[in-house]
Amino acid sequence: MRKPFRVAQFESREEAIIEATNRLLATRGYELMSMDDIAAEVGIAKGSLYKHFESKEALAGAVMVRLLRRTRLALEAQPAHLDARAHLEALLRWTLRERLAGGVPHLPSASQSLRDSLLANHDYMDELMTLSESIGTLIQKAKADGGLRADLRDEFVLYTFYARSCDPTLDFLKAAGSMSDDEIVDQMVSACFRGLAG
Amino acid sequence: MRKPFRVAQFESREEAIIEATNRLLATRGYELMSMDDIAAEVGIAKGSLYKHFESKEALAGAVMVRLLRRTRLALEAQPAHLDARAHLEALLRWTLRERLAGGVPHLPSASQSLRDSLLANHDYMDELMTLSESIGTLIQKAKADGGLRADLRDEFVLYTFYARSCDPTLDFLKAAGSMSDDEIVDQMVSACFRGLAG
DNA sequence: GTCTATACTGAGATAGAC
DNA sequence: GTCTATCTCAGTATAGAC
Repeated sequence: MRKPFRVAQFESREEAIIEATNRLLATRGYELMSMDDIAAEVGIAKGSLYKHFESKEALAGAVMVRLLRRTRLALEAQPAHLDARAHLEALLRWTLRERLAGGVPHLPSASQSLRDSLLANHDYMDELMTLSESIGTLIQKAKADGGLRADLRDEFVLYTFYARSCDPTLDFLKAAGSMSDDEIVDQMVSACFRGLAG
Repeated sequence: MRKPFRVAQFESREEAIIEATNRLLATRGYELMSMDDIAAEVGIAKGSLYKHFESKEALAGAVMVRLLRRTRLALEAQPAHLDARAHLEALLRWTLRERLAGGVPHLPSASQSLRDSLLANHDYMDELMTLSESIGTLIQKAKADGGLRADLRDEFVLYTFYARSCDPTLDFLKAAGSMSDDEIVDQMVSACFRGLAG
């Protein structure tokens, strides 16, 4: 049975809200994005936002959940024949390309209250755990077959991986404008895995 | 001729304000630090802050100038016999240790208005240029003598270096608590120069 | 110059009509 | 459910007494 028209419309509006918030988070970041901005971007009244999401933090959480889900799907869609290290490299490439394309929300450290609300957000934490476990497994495999250095702690590698995904170097280079997108991605991935040393 | 007592007192209060702001920036970050917080930390009235600094942004700028100056002095104080690459490594170590000690302000991307005000702040830009030139020279030297990869662009290396100085990986690992400070610094420096790959 | 008190603004959230 | 209008509150900045 098809969804009633009314319900479908409600859901599509909700999707539009998330999409608009995603755009604003990607350009301005959390603090500089106001609920007024979102409402204007979607083309609805500010008060209506609160019928869909109970707070600005909840809205940002929904956007982050979507990002984590897309990341997980991107990982699952990778060719099965790759070895663990190649999976990690490809995932990092995917993330950096997404950022260069401009679609990734930008919550580097953001506010404390936002972090707290994310920690309390079950959907978010579930997605984060799932993704972290997948990546953690890849890290262990890659270490076992010599693709990654065994002397680095697993958690160090995991956090480093996340940090490279939101590395401001990409934004600086993009803003400077003297390197092509491909070159930026290549150098960042290369520097991450092979280092800066000669 | 000695400074008049009154002037000395004024300057020491100003130093106290900068010091307090530094602490607050290091713990809460720019957005979450209010002028009320600063006044309370120093133990003076909020209005009095504006006799010393014309705005919150100017105050943050003064703190950043002090940080850049200290960084430059740390670089200049390094033993002269080091080669270029060792200088870079030592500087990164110094920065990470400072952050672990808790004294470094934390303006990852911060607000747009703050960035604009920093760009318009001559003292800040001067210090930043001076430091960037010193580091740039080291990068070129290190490339020339084989200490750094020659296939990476100078600007890429410079930005990467700055990015590693405020890498959130350090905060994650510190918060997780499972690695000692020394181990955190060692792995971060090692990963920066030698990479993650096995 | 420092204090207390306050004006002004922006932004998150809510109320009530339709 | 959506709209308009409004509340509330925090935070920057300023005024005026001392």
